[in-house]
Amino acid sequence: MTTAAHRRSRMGIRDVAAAAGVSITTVSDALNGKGRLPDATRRHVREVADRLGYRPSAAARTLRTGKSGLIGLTVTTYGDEPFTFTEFAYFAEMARAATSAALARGYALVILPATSRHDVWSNVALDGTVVIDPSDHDPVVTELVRQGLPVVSDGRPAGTLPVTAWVDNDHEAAVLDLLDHLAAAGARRIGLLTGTTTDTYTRLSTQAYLHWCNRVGQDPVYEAYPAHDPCAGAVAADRLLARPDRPDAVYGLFDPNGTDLLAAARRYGLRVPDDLLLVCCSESTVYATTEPPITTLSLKPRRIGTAVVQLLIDAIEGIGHDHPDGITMPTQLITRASSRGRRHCDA
Amino acid sequence: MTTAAHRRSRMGIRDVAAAAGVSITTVSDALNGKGRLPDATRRHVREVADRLGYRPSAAARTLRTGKSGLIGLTVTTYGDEPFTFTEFAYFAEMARAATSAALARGYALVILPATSRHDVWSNVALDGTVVIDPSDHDPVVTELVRQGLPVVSDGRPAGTLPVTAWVDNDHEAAVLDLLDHLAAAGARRIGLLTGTTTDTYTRLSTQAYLHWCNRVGQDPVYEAYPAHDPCAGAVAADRLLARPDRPDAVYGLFDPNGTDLLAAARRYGLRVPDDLLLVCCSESTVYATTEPPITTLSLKPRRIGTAVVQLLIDAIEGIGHDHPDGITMPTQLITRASSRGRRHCDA
DNA sequence: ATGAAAGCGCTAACAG
DNA sequence: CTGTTAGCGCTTTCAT
Repeated sequence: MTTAAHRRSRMGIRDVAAAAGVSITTVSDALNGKGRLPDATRRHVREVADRLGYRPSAAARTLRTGKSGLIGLTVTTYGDEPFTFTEFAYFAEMARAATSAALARGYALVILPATSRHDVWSNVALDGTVVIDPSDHDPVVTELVRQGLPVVSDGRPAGTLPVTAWVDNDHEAAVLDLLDHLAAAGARRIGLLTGTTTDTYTRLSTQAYLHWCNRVGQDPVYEAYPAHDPCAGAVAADRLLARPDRPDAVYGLFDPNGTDLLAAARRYGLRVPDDLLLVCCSESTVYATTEPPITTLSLKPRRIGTAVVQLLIDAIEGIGHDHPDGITMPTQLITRASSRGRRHCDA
Repeated sequence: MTTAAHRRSRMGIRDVAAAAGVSITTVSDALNGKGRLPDATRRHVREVADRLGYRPSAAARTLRTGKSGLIGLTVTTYGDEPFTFTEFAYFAEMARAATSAALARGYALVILPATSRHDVWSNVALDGTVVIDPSDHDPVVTELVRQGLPVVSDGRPAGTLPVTAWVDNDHEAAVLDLLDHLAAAGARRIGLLTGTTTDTYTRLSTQAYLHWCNRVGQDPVYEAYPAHDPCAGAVAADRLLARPDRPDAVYGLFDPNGTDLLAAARRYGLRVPDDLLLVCCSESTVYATTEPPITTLSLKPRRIGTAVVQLLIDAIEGIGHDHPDGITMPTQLITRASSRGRRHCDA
């Protein structure tokens, strides 16, 4: 009666125990590498389990141990679709690094759009969650924290959002640095292509631009558009170059801005970099082969993804940290022809 | 003693039952919408559960019901990282659509690189799996099928891989159509930029090209390179245009080929489309704003992602199908300036 | 219309 | 060194 697995659905731990002539505890210990049994027993049990094609039930283990090995990856949504269009390359890189990092520590990632119906959220047993760019009073984060789950955000949490930790770039420093770079290349009036959204990235970057303008005594010249709409970006780029106070250098905050600005420049007969210096924030490699190649600011999403996951898993496993709660990662300016000053002439 | 939840970790179903003055069965039924209790009871229980902030345990439910609501999304890997570089845009779009579709039916996606350590695979309770471009005798697929899980692949399975169903484009038709398009635009000798890998997409596309050449009596002109290496693509593009039998039109099978070919054309002083017609297979929008804009073949990854998930969930839920086991989705040729013939002159 | 009780398959105390 | 036992928190018969 103990091994009633007559013709039951799947091979269970009891079947293995029976076949190996040991107790289920021994099977469990042998398979989980608990150090209390002699190698002979362990090998034997493992072999039997293998032969039987036994796979432990993840559900049962999760229920018993309270750990699922699952990490949520919450992505912002605009409209119905998960992920925003303009963040493709960034998101893909970040998610890829996060997936690797999680995997290396035995966890897997579950993609969960922030707007998910609530029942989907509670239908999956999560050990913790990575949140990308949470909004000010993000209900998802609040709920997760209430459940006692660790939450680490990619991007400083706005307001008083109670995340466990966060990872972000030093956006102010990056923008200031980049503007200095453009000025050094001969820019006299630098324009900005920015977003109408209020996320931290857009806000901090724009603020940094305004500070810089203020510091060097330049009038700000910028156009803002809804960043999730790719068409709006092309229009805004055009608008920026059509202004009477047309800038002689432009920084675009979003990935597609480079090609949009290049196209707009062509329409107005502006040569890059001779008449117009160009930089945009992007992770895309297309800018290495445009004509001319365009200087980009990389946010290094791989590092961010890795760091976020490490922080989260550390929190899950109760590993303490010296960092207070947020860490800042460097950005990288990849200088190409579009921002080389008039006196430079190398490719 | 029945409601021993003195100061226990989380609100359980028993706590709700106690607080509502009913049995746990009633709570379960009320929350899951079983139709056997009067509305009054149901409302009352729901309200109490809400007030207590009760969240059912996904792990327990999964153990009991055998369904986790989790679908694996297996991505091919080159090297250590999940996803291949050249497939970014395709993968991102496809994954996004798959995520939406799954969500709409109450499922979530788990990202699982095909090379995962085995223990990660068996640590997560999956109801089924989507596999992207499985290789010939993919061990992961074999194992999953052995476990009795439904597996649907994006891309025809090579060999005799026993997937439950598959979704794919009609690559042969797409390539033939595209080559006809180029010929109609005035191409006399069409070249191909292809891959050295043996996946179905590359194989079928290349075959179709060879067939077409054979049919129209053109000598094949192609260069193959390892598609996962972005640098190799640029080199191969250059090689193709450097040949003595230089083609006057080129089709590139991989996403970055368009910019690479454009750059190579510039190096050789070839004007596009006047001296060289260009088409590449890509989901990227950058080709709408390059100079000139480049014609692309879209594989419509959204549709594929959606279809794959629908098929999988249907299989999970035991919904029968008329389709035998594979379905073919159309592609779309997005015609732009790079492939407009000499006699056309609109933008 | 509701409740009691039996597990789902595993891990972790606790005995031997 | 190994086995017995008690649950993890639900859903689901079956009984009332």
